[in-house]
Amino acid sequence: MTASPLEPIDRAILRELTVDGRCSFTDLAERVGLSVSAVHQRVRRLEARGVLKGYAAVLDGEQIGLPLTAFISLTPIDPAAPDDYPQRLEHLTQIEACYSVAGDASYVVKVRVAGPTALEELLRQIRELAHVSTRTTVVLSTPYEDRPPGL
Amino acid sequence: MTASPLEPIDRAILRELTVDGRCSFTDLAERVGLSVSAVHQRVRRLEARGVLKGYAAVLDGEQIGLPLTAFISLTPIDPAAPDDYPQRLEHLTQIEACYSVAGDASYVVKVRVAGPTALEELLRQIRELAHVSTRTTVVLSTPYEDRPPGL
DNA sequence: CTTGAAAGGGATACTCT
DNA sequence: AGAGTATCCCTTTCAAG
Repeated sequence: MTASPLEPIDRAILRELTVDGRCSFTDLAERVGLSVSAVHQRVRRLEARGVLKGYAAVLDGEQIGLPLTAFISLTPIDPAAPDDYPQRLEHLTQIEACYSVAGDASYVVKVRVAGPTALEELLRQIRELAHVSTRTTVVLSTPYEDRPPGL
Repeated sequence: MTASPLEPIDRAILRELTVDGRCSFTDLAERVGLSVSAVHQRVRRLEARGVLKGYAAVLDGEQIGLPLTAFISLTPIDPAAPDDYPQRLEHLTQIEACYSVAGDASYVVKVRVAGPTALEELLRQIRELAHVSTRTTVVLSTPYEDRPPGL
């Protein structure tokens, strides 16, 4: 299901937009060496194809009052239970991402909370909502994150 | 070091920009119920304070030819070695994020590669560059990711 | 913080190559 | 496809309330 490989110019466009998502079409055109219209066309096509899924502001977790990040591995208590954990947990806004994984656990979720107390409460909610046991890895610091994929 | 708590309007602005990072100031002003100038001022202030660290395009990993995502836990082989793993691995573009963690491992990195062969080669590089043993958790699917923090 | 205005630049559509 | 052009809208700054 991996779609047609990307052209070099499209890759250049995506690289620029990953670094600066608010870059103007004029600047973008200059950086990739195309006219404004051509870049405009290509960006719209990339958006339509779903390669470019959107644009997001990058926030500083510490400065928005959510300084504690953690990864929580979820292991089902009842192996026969239906596999609907993502939906069961979706409404918990502290959960930033949910991954289905191969390994000891079934899922790994990335969470962001205000502190240890909030983490404890969140763990209680997750266990109750999803009937899972949890293993939590607390993040001490983040040397880097959200780097542009190797385009 | 958690800075002054955010005002409701600032939180609203950040919420909108997390969902649509290319939203125009005109639209933003409408959505948060402020004048364009006022929104402009607030966004610049949030950027200056470092709350708003930037804007990034959100790409579809599968469609850019990097369908395999994994988390790799790094455990030092020599406990006395200097703690400079992030720098040693920084140039590996397959590494999207690096977290210093509390737990069995010292670091967890999130990687994105073209397939199993590329993952094997990357693991070899990581072990050699950082003198660590690795434990890899392959991501099978991603129900959701990059959700707006609970603002 | 709001309004209003004004200059400059960007976005978008259209046409031509 | 890419380039050029014209129009309209947005961004950005300013002054004043």
